[in-house]
Amino acid sequence: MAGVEIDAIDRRILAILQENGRLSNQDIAERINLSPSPCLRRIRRLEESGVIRGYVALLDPQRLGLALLAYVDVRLEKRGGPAVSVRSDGSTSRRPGATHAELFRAAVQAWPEVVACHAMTGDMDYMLRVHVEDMAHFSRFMQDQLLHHPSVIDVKTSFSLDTIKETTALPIL
Amino acid sequence: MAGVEIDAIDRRILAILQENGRLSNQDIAERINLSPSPCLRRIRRLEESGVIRGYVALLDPQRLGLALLAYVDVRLEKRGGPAVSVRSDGSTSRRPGATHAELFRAAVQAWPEVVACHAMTGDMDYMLRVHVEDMAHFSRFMQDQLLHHPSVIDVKTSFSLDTIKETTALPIL
DNA sequence: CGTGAAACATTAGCGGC
DNA sequence: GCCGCTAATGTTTCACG
Repeated sequence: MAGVEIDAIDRRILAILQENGRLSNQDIAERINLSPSPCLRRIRRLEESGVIRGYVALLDPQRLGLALLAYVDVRLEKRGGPAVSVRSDGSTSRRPGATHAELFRAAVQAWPEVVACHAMTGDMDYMLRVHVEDMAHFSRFMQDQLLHHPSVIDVKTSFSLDTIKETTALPIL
Repeated sequence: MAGVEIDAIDRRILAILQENGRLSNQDIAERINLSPSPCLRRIRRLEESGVIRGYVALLDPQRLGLALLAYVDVRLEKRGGPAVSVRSDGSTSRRPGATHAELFRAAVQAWPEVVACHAMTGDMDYMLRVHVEDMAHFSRFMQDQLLHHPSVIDVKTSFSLDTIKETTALPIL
């Protein structure tokens, strides 16, 4: 699972594919001076081993009306579970296996505006990357979703004024 | 340049392509109940208008030895230019058109560890997303590159403990 | 928008280093 | 083991109805 050997040729293939994921196997083979068959075998191996997680089209948020990009730091309640079950005798108990962190993570998966979420070091627990149309949309997201979530106790938002660099290409060479 | 009409069919094509950028035109046409030719024409229009910025392979940082992901907030010097030219008569002057911001942005483009950089609202000026192998690599990047840059006057780093969500797919439906 | 045919790409099998 | 050839299959692409 972890130990997949990646040699210099593999790295060159990866460097090419993470810049242009639609190049034909023939083109790639030509650029690395290899014939198509071993090149394809290497690509398939990299795909199956999970080094290549997938192929995607990158879209332009501006042209799709997503003019606002926000990074939101979130702090969660840590003690106890948010939803308590009430037993038939009237006593309450924490649902086992439903911590604040777990519920928050599940919510994050379900919010399409949130395109990334990391647990972070520092005084805030999570950082969210949020794509929305405009401030009205952002405001709705905050009121109805994020601040409405029972586990969230504090948030701190910064907006992107300008994107200086934005690449999915990892530094692998 | 901005006003490209995108109808419901275009959006469905985009939704498919931003999940799997290697689907054949035939497959996409089938999924949206269209024949291959008009489907391909729409895709080409979306590519040429810049709605589709490109196609890439996404790689797994862990399996490539990039175990550490950091977000670094940066504050820049704002008054004056960093490099002063000395005239032949011995007087000094700012190089015109070489502000701190411009030099910093150029440096960011040249650092492969920095995969994203935004100008941000708030008390810090820029936020960087940095992929490195380990803490030793990060330390070298900070000492030799970021803190060494003449325009940088303050930095604040947070590390990713866990990635809860990470998608390039924008919320377009 | 759909059809069809030419050009091109992918992929499996097999032999050689 | 890894490479490269060939041949069959599938895909893209364009002119035209």
